[in-house]
This record gives sequence, structure tokens and C-alpha cells, in this order.
Amino acid sequence: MPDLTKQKNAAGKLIEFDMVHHTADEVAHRNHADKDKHPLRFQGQGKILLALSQADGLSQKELATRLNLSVQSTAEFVNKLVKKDLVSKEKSTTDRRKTIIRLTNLGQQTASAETAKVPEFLSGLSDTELDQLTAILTKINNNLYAEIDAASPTETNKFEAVVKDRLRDWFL
Amino acid sequence: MPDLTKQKNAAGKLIEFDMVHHTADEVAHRNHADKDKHPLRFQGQGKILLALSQADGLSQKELATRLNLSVQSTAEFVNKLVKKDLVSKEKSTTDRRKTIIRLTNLGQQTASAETAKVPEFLSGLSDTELDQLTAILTKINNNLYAEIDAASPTETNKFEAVVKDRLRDWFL
DNA sequence: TTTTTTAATCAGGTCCCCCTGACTAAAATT
DNA sequence: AATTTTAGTCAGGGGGACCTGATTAAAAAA
Repeated sequence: MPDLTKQKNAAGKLIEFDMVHHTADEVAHRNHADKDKHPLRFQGQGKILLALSQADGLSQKELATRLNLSVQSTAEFVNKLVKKDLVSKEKSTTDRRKTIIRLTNLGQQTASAETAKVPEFLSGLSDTELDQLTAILTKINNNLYAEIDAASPTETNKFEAVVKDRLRDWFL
Repeated sequence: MPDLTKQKNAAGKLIEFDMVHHTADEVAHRNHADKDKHPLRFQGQGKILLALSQADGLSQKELATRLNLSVQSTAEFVNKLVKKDLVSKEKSTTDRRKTIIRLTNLGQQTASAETAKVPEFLSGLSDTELDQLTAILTKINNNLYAEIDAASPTETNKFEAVVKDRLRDWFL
């Protein structure tokens, strides 16, 4: 078994990263006169955006199912995104009960912009360090997937698929 | 300059970590019948708790100043924490305008419990990997501090001090 | 065709983070 | 003693993540 101290050190750094990262883009958004407010994480409106950037043109129901949200919540988030011009709604022609949600250009940009600016804080790391980090995070993430799976088996597949597929699009 | 691909890989993993981590404890809280709800991050009530665990017995005004919050928001969070028995309020005897906020035992436990369970997902990492991770995250965090500083010079000192001191208490 | 299922919507709610404005009580100044 | 500054409180508001219940319109099944 590994050295407890080393584990704690790493854990501390990870927590610190969490907090500092959060604050960093909070501050960035506040000062930068960026009219757009929030980080758009994997929650609420951000969730929708992420799912759509992986598979565009889903119906609201589809979105709700994939994201484990009630259809009402989904509708709420979608409507908010429509107001911000990030997605569009249109009635399906084949089944007129359905509403198809699509990313607008702005929506696509927004989704990618999120990741485009990430590597900034990775500057200063050597190739070796980047490789190490990637390898380590892969393990950590797998541990987390396992944790999610243990707690909620049904949810994993969908979630993991959405996240991984999306990240693949972005980074590979 | 570093390999762009390596940087992207690492960035992808980091984003993935963010999302998966978030979802992991969301799910954990949902299923585990843990009566306590939220992760208590560096926001709102969590912010207060963190600050207090670094320097207990501050006045509300002090808290507000350190955390860059309005006094009203601070009061709101403090009151919520009081209801949860995590902090206590008492009038200062030397200056009867002031209200001194202190962590209760439960509050202290809660603050530390947060970190106690973190190393879980670090299991499976070797000592070497843990060292590497720590070193790398240190660099990343410093980059982020620099970013915060650039965007909001006034805020940095307070923030960095609170975070680092608190983490030191927890992990060293 | 009538009934049932399905995709959405509206209404209303809970709780969280955070802010401004108005007002009180207690110190510090003048 | 009268005034001003300071620490808090109350009231009210804006936005966000979510949910349940009730209702409508359209498609699928009986």
C-alpha cells in the first residue's frame, strides 16, 4: 500500500486545484467584462450543451433521459439556452409531438471555447509532466467512474459515454 | 515548447476529472442516504466554514471582508450554518456591535470530513505517481494563482492565504 | 374510433449563491 | 452632547439547479 503522506499531499493538491480553478474562472468572468456569466459545467444548462455537442438534434425527451433530468427541468434549461441563443428549438416534422433541439453556431463556439482556454494553466509543464499527468488522471477518473457505478449502476453508462465521447471529439 | 497534443490530452483529462468528480459525489450524496446534502465547496456556506477553520472566532464583518462577500450575504450564510449547528454566533463583549462566529464541534468535523474521504479515488496510484501528481498540481495551481492575480490583484492575497493555510492544516 | 401512451407546457415549489437599499444599535468623533 | 461611522438585521430581488402535479396535443394501440 502506498505512503499515506504522499496520498494526502496529492489529495490536498487536488482539492486546492478544485478551489483555485473554480475561483480563477469566477474571477476571470467577473472582471473580464465577459457578458456571459457562468462556467457552464456539467450541470443544468451546461449539461444540455455538452450532450448536444456530442449528439446534436436530440428531442427534449431524449435529452432528459440521457441526462437523468425530468423533462420539465430539461425544458427549463433548454428555454434558458434559447434565450441566450445557444440552442434552437424546432418541431419535428416526422413526429409533431417532438421538439428537436440544436446547437446554434454560438452554442457550438461556447461549448468549445470552454475547452480551448483550458490548456492555459498547463503551460509551463514539460512533455514528460503532461504524460504523467494524463496517465495519472486516467487512473483517477476510472476510479471515479467505478465509484459512480457502485452508487448508481444505471447511470454510469450514459454518463460515461457522454463525457468520454465528447472529450474524444474535443481532444483527439 | 511542449507538444500540443500532450497538452490537449492532459487538458481533456483534467476537464473529465472535473466533471466526473462532480458527478461522483453528487451521486454519492443522492444514494448514500447521507443526510448532509452538498459538497460544501469554496462557495457560500462552504467558504465561511473554510475561513473559520483557518481562523476561528471572526466577526461577520471580518468574514465578509476576507471572503469578498457583502455583509448581508455573509449573514445569510452564517445563519444557515447556525441552523445546521455548524457555527455559533455570540455578541462580542468588548464591542457589542460585533458578532463573533465560531465553529462548533460539528462544524470542525464537517470541515475536515470533507478532506478525509478524498484520498479514496487516489487509491491504486503508486507512490511515484502520487509524487508526480503532487509536483504537477503544484505547478498548475501556481499558474492559476497567477491568473487570479492578473485578473484581480487585490483578491489574491486573501484567497491564496486562506486556501493554502487551510490545506496546510489539513494535510501537513 | 375510442382509448392510451407519449412529448411538451404551465404552474408552483424548494434550496443555493449573492447583491442593493433601508434601518437600528452601539461605538467613535467632534 | 450631538454627530458620524460601523456592525448587523430585515426586506426584497435576480439567477441557477431541480422536482412534482396537472393539462394539452399528437401519435400509437386497442
